[in-house]
Amino acid sequence: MNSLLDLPPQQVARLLIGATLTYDGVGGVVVETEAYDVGDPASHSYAGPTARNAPMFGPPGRAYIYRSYGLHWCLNLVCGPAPGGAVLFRALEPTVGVHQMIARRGLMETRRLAAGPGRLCQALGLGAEQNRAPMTQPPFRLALAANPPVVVTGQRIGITKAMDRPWRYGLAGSRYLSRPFKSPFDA
DNA sequence: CTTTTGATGCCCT
DNA sequence: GGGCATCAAAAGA
Repeated sequence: MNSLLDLPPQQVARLLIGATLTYDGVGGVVVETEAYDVGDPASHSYAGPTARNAPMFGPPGRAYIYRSYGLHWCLNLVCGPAPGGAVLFRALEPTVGVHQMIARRGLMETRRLAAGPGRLCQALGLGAEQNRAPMTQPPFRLALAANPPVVVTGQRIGITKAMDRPWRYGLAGSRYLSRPFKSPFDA
């Protein structure tokens, strides 16, 4: 019963910026997240439990990994005071195991190794096998930032519903975002 | 630089 | 059948 995991997804998404996420010693600094809340029309959990979104209704702290557009994988951390919330990991700044990420992605450009939810999962080697895995235990490792970084917010990417909820969070000034934020304002 | 398109699996919000 | 919490390559300007 980690208190962080019981917080609303928006707060968790913000607190995860600047954190270090690794799987099997490969990963980096979280620079971009998105919150998906209970009652959020853009969330997979909106219509209630299904076979795919079942992890979102399970205990907080586990991974919810789903296939996107038939090709890619996307990683979420299940969290919140009530079932159905999660935070999508959208981008990392690669810091450890960079060589393995380069091998998996077939790309040397550090900037795009894990900039985007699909790229992030490919770089870390995440897929269906890691679905429902506790992200608070090895081979996952998640360590919050020692000092709170400057966080920017904006509209979530790739959705068509609930566009008015600015639940995308990013590390201000990072070069490793999937896409830039429109305004540099903190929120 | 920006916009478009094809690839591809699974769910139906 | 329609619609995706995507990405890379191709085409346009």
